[in-house]
Parts: sequence; structure tokens; C-alpha cells
Amino acid sequence: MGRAPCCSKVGLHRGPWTPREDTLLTKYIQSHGEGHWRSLPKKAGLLRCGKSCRLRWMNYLRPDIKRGNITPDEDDLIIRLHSLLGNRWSLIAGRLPGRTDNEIKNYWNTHLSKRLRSQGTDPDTHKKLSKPMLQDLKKGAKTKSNNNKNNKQHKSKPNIQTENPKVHTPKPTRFTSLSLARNDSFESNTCNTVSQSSSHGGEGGLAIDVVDVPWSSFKDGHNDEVGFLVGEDEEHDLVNGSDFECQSYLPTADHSLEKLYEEYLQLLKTDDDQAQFDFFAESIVI
DNA sequence: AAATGATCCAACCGCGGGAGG
DNA sequence: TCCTCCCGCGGTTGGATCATT
Repeated sequence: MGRAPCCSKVGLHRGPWTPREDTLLTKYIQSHGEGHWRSLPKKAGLLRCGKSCRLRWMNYLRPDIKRGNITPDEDDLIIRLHSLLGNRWSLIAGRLPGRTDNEIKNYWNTHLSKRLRSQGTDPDTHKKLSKPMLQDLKKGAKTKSNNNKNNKQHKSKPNIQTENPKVHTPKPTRFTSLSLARNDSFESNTCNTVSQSSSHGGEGGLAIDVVDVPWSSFKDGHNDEVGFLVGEDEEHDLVNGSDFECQSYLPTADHSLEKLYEEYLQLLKTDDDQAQFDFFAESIVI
């Protein structure tokens, strides 16, 4: 017997979200908080599957989402974390404030894996590609005979499954995320409480795990990369204009973070010492 | 300017696992 | 212990957009 669908598909909207749907979802979550995705669409007046609502919120509407302009530091961090964690996009995203697993996954598939290949590195194993494989790559780059769809990078992955050992790690807490307890009002957890509360997992409080902050966020001159970037464009003004006031949050209180970042920079300089980096990364993952 | 190919990314799908009864 | 419900994750798809011919 197959698994029952997550919800009845009959009469439900699919595909791209309309501004009106975005508004409905945002308003609802603002007043009722996240969670209860299954029943949310009905209550919010949306003809959408709960999963779809969750995805839309998580990947697009959330106030702390930072979109586009992935910095070289973030690039580097993604590559290194990928070498350590494999395709655990949510874990990797947890290290990059404002980035979603979907965005990182897409960015990896469309940019980083290509770049690594072009540099002679297997993006799956992070090891140097053998010469025959490199030649194949060059050939492949020249031939355009393949069908477009079949030529997509993520489909053309070799069947060699990478041995990504299962790394059992606790779920990271997204640094800028508003960890809302279910049923908690969104408004009661707006950003202006960030500096007041750092209860870890406490009900209704903001869970800000300072240990979980990626180093790249605190590099000098990159402060503009940090924080809640709300409403990049006018489409998001409904969010920007109301409850999501705080535009930036710099956790200057914890200077150990700066030390962490300094340490990270040092490791970057000694680029060939992967084991050392891994150890360092592991130490902050947990 | 039109046709074709290539790329990007939002959204969907199915599965695994945790929570609770 | 088993079962069901629900959430979250990673893989995949397909439409939109950009680039090239």
C-alpha cells in the first residue's frame, strides 16, 4: 500500500505563488506563528498543501531570508562544509545566516560543483579528479549534442555514489531564525527582542545559539551581510513595513566569535591542511 | 528578429524519523 | 511496542530567463 498523500490534491493550487497567497500566508504566520502546516492552509484561507506553505515560508517569505549575492566567504564556507557534511544542505544552511537549504543546494548544483570540476576537483568527494575524468569533462563541455533536459548538471552526476558517511549531528539552530514555539504569536517574537532574550530552546523565546554563528558573518567589512534583510524589493513591503522592524543584528557581545573567525581565517591561509579545518569545523558543528 | 540551447531556481515529491497516543 | 500523524530533508522537475547562433 502506498503512502497516503500529505493532503488531498483536489482543488489545491500548485505552481508559483501569487502575491495574494504570499500575503495571506505571511499575515497568518505573523499572527499565529509557524507550525501546524497541515491545518494552516485552511485556516489561512489558502488553497495550498501544507507542505507547499511551509516551503514557501521557509524558502522565501521568512523575514530573515537573505537572497542572492553569495559572498566569496560564503562560497568557501559552503565548499568546506560540504566536504565535511556532504549533501546535508540543511546543516550547511544552518551555518549561513539567512540562507536556506534550497538556495544552497541550488547554488551548489549550478555554481560550486561546476567550479570545483573546472578546478579539477570532484565535487562529490572533494578529491582531485583523475586525468581520464578530466578529459571526459573537457569533452563533455565541448559536445552539445545531448538533450537539454538530460544535460542538466544534477542529472549528469556519475552513478558513483559518494560515500558520505552518516554524520550524526544535532540540529543546528539557525542564528537569525525566529524559533517560534508553535501557537506563539509571531509578533511577540519580533526582532526587537533579540538582544533581550537568548533562551536556548525556551518556549516562546528566541533561540539564538551563539556557538552556531558562522565565521563569515562577522568578518570586518561584511557586516552588511549579517542580519535580517527584510523586503529586498517592493514585493516584500508588506513584511517590511509592519512587524519586521529590525534590519540588522550584530552580536557584538560575544567576542569569542571574532576569535572563531580569526581562527577560521588562519585555517584558510593554510589551505592544504584539510584535516585541521575539519577538526575545527567539527568542533563548532556540535 | 527568431530559433535553439543552456542555465537558473522555485516548487514538488517521496521518504525517514520523531512525537504522541 | 505498535501505529498514526506530521515535519523536515534531499533529490528532482519544469518553467522562466538568458545566451548564442
